Amino acid sequence: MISEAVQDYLKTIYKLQEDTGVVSTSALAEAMEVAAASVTGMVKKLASLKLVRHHPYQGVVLSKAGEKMALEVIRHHRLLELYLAEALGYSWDKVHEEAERLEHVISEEFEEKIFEALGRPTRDPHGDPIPAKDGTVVAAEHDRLSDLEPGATGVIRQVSDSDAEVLRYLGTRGLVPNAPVEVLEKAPFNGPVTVKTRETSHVLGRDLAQHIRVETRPEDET
Amino acid sequence: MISEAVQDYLKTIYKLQEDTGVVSTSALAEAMEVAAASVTGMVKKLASLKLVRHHPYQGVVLSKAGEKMALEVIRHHRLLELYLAEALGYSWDKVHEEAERLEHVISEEFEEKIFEALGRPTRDPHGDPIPAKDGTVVAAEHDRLSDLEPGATGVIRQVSDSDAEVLRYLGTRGLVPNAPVEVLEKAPFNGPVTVKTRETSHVLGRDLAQHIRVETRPEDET
DNA sequence: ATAATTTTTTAGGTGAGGCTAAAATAATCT
DNA sequence: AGATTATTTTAGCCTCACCTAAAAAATTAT
Ligand SMILES: [Mn+2]
Ligand SMILES: [Mn+2]
Ligand SMILES: [Mn+2]
Ligand SMILES: [Mn+2]
Repeated sequence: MISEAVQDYLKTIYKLQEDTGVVSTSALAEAMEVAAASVTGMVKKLASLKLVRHHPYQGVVLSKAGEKMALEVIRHHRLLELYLAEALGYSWDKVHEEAERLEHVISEEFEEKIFEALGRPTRDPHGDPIPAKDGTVVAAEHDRLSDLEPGATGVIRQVSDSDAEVLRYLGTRGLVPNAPVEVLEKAPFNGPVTVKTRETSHVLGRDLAQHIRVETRPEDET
Repeated sequence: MISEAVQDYLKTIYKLQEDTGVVSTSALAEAMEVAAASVTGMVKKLASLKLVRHHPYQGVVLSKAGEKMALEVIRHHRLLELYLAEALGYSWDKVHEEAERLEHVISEEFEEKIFEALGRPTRDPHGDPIPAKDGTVVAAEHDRLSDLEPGATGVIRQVSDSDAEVLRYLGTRGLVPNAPVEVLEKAPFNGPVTVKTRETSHVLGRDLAQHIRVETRPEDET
């Protein structure tokens, strides 16, 4: 069986790969909160298991098999997040931490049961796509709110789930997936972005606005 | 933090202690499916953590703190079993295995949420009592069906959850907690027990009948 | 009461997944 | 280009939870 450590490495490599293509030892070490030397050791193991390709000093890339396993874990994680929110009434800033532990221990039957109970969903509470069983993922990369210009309108599609504080803040302000937004102002020198949602308007620091992804030409709106 | 291994040892010691009082190294080794030497090692660790008292060559007994932790894990396990059965439609022969892994990773919040969702239950699907948060457990030891004499009537209260095969067999026959039973015959020389439930009667081997616990003077019946 | 047997502990090892410190390699600056 | 700095790998250790084989203690049989 594949250990939890291996699962976490694969998941993390997958996510880093989305941004940067090839993943460096130091990036992986930082994301895993582990010493760089430990990463080198694990990367060798992953390579010997044919889960990654490793070119020493150059970084690491998931193999087909590694990507499949990564997606499997991510599927568990996101289904769990949604289940915790929908079925157990978790607030959206707490689901991540709980899912982080559960994702490694649920059976395929459990996965299947919650998938059906949720009506075969495709998005987690933060708007991230839930990989399908066959390894398909909807790509759909949207613009960061921080990159939009005044006048732009659209619908929030994703909110980064990495920081619980941020989620709590945005949640109370209604800045959640499927909320419509309009950019009113964007102050220069990395200044705040002013956005209007249904009724109220909000002034968000540029860092915060980076966490929000907006679909500017909404095809459908919920 | 307390490791999963420690949690499993405490849980197992608790269960063995229910039958035998003090728990021997070999009994623990067999239950944990581990070499006796490994048990000695872990027992020393548990003793140093003040979770058990160990008199070398004499066996081991849970301390107050150890018992509290054991009950905590058992509470998780039984709440999970019930939740899997009630909320996710698991069959009662599969809940044990899944709960065995989940019990170690759920948070107190998760525990609380499923406890409330289930209506603050006191019994798991096999009829075993769910320890309360404060460490209270309903004792209620009932007679084994194999020990009853012909003519005895009562209500099934517990079915041993150790063997999935047994559970499947009993389940299809309606021999589940809260089913009324009457002992019709008991063949000598460890022969089978014939029991009548609502309509049908069943002939059960003595070994099988041992797995079923019956309350002979039912106070209330569901 | 001794001897034989069983149970438990000790001694020494293994593999996973971490760590720090030092060496090797790559990238950047002057 | 050569020196400096940053990144990555190697070397050597550690802890946890397991293992087998041997020694020690307790129990049971003669
Ligand atoms: Mn799965
Ligand atoms: Mn998420
Ligand atoms: Mn608990
Ligand atoms: Mn049970």
